[in-house]
Formats: sequence, structure tokens, C-alpha cells
Amino acid sequence: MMKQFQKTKKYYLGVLMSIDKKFIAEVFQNLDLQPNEVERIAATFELLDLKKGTILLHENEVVHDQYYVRSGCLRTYFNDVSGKEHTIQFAIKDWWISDYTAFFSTSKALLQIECIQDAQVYKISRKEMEVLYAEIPSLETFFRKKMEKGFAAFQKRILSNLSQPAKDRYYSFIKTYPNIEQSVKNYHIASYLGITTESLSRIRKEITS
Amino acid sequence: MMKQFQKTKKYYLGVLMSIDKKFIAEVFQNLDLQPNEVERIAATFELLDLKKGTILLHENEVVHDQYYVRSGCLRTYFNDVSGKEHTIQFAIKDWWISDYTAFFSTSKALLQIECIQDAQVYKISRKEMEVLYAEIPSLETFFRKKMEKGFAAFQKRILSNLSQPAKDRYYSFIKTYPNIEQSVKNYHIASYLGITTESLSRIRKEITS
DNA sequence: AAGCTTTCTTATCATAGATCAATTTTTTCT
DNA sequence: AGAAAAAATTGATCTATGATAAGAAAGCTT
Repeated sequence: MMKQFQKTKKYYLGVLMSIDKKFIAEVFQNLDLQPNEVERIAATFELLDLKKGTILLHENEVVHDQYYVRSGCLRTYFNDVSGKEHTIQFAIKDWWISDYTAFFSTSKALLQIECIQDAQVYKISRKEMEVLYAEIPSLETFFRKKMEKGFAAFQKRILSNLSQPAKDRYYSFIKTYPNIEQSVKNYHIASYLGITTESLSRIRKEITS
Repeated sequence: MMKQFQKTKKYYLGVLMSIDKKFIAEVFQNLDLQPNEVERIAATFELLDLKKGTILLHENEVVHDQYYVRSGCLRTYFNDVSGKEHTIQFAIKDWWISDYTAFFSTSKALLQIECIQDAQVYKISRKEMEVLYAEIPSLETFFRKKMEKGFAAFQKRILSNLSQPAKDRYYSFIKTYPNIEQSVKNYHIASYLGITTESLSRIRKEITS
């Protein structure tokens, strides 16, 4: 498949920057970064325009980057041996996305990252980010906290998969992520909940009646 | 239920320490800590002797601590509305355990921590650990990496729950955690795999035949 | 607007694993 | 060792969700 996204220009050394610094400051809003720190960070961010359908990361590619979503919608999913897709994560505005399991160890992707609504994302490499950790320690804390949230979300998901019927999990999903529900297809939601699209359809029918 | 564990004495300021510093150094073996750093850490560790059956943490208690297992075996589990137990994690020698979701935010426990084989554990408070992060930055990195591993394990579990039948999940479990298999009951394993003990029994029967 | 293509729905039948109810085996305690 | 408790097994039946197969509806494209 052709690459459907294009890179924006990138200028190093902070002389000229194509990326909106103000926006970068908002990404890390609670950190109270110094202007020079924001500039330093901005230099490592790369803005990408993605068309719906783009596969940003393919299975077995080494994962060097994570992405911050400015707009649009992406998801990570796993293709199992029987050809079924299992959605691990959706990401809309202000979410981070990657195959984190592979990202952390700079190893091969198990997941694919797919753009499911035209999107603008920042691409951030792990390597550059680790250099930044040393310069701006609060960044490491920022990402540690993100990770803690992600960990908690995964645990919650394991428990709801184990203890709740599909109908309850669907209710939780639309209640917890109303904005995501609007950006994705029902078959995406089904693959996230771990049911077939037919089962989801039956659940939805039950609800409306 | 009576408390079945007793605290060991604890001496502050590094004047006298009841806890084996050599052992502490091993906990963080890859960090290459200085002797004074080890001493500093040791002062925040509290050694507990636990009897099988002890509930170290009850649902709805605020979670201030995590535990490092020196010996024995513990598990965290969730009691769902219908009275079923769902095991989230087992911990044997050299594993860390807590209700991390609550631990990270110092909020109320959803899980219980149960000692399932007589154990010796170190208790480490989040608060003290965060002070240590500032003094010994490599500690924050150490725990971030642990978290990354835990995150990856959770993702793997979500995917295997969604894509594999119980039999395959059981095979993976005993292959991945042979040492845990020997320390826990089959009904613990069943509650980890998300099946009933009857189903696990049938799977085991199939294997032996 | 007509015709594709994608997405969603509906119906029928199949099945993994649950539930219920005993029973047997293993472990623990006195 | 023998009794009691805990854990594991087995059988019969039930149920939520899957698989398969059509169709209907919605969204794009020209």
C-alpha cells in the first residue's frame, strides 16, 4: 500500500519551527514548562497528516515512535491466527497511541496502528524522548503517570471482560467513551469488546426496544 | 479475622538496621546503587512475615503500599457482584504486588491482596518511595520499567482472553509461569484464566489422556 | 440519481464454557 | 492414624455468544 501521509517540514535548533509551540505547551499543560523547554520538545515532534485507512505501523515493524493525536481518530489492533481483529486502543484528540509493548523495548510490533478518521498527529521517537528525560525530568514523570493510567485502564478491561456480559461491557464503553463511540464504526467497537458484529447488533437492538 | 502477621522491628537513621542490606541491593540489582543509597532505601522497607490466608489488603481500604516478595506466594483478586473471584496477579519470590490502580492514586482498593503460601515480604510506602525518587532518580526509572513490563503483560492477557480458548490459555499459563503453577491451587489458576474450576478440571483431564 | 461498496441487521443453528449437583481425592488438624 | 475440611473431579443440562448465510440500509462515487 502507498503511504498516504506526508511529513511536514521540520527545522532543528529552534531557529525556525513549523510546529505550533503553543500547542506543544498544551500537550504537557500541567507541567508548567519553560519556553526554552517547550522549544526543545517541539524540535523533536514531527507533525503528520493522515488519511483514513492509513496503516501507520505494520505488524513486525520495529516500533520507534509513539503518536500524540491532535485531531481525528486512530486505533491499535491485533490480527489473531484465525484472522480476527482485536482492537486494543482507540485514540482521539489529546490521546497518545502506539504499540507500547513493543515501543518500550524498541522491538517488533504485534499490533497495527490504523487511522480510522482523517487525523493530524505528532510523531515522537522514543530515543529522542529519552534524551529529553535527562534534560527535563518532569517529562519522565509525565509519561510515568500516563503509563499508570494506561495500566489501570487495562486492568479494568481485564476485569470487565472476566466479570461482565457483553451487554454490560457495551454500556460501559459508550458511557466511558462517548466521544470515541461517535468516531468509530460498530465493528470497531465489537472488536474492542471482544464480540462479533452480529452480537453487538443484537445487543443494540435490545437496547432500542 | 485476626491479623496473622507481625511486624519486625525497624530502626531509622541507618544506625541499626534489621533488614539485610545485601538483600535490598539485590532487589535493585541492575541499578548499581551506592552503599549509602542502599541504606537510605533499606530504612523505608519494612519486613513482614505472613501466614497463608492473611488478607494484606481489603477492598475499599486506601492503598498506601506495595510489597516485594522475598519468599512465599501472594495474589491480588477482585470480588465481582455475583460473588465470583477474579485473580489479577500472582507474586512469588522477586515479584512486586499491590492493587496498583489504587496505589498510583492513593485511592481505595478494588482488589484484595491475599497470602496463599506463607510469605516474607517487604512493605514499601508510595509516599516514602516518591521522596526517594527525588534523591535517587534511577529508582524512578526502575519502577517505570517495572510498570512497562506490567503494562505489556496486561495487554498480552487481554489479547489472549479475546483470541484464545481456555485450553490454550491454560497451556500458556503453565508454560510461562511454571513456578507459580506449583505454588497455587487449581481454583486460583481457574480464576486467573477466567473459567470455572470445573472447566479447568475438564481441560486437565483432556491433557492427561 | 444510479450503482457500488461498506456497514449493519436478522435468522438459524452450533458450541465453549457455565451451572448445578454429587462424589472422590487430597490436605490439614487433633 | 482418623476425622474434618478443602480441593478436585465427573455428569447432566443450560446459556451466551459464535458461525454461517442472507438481506437491508447507509455512504460514496461518477
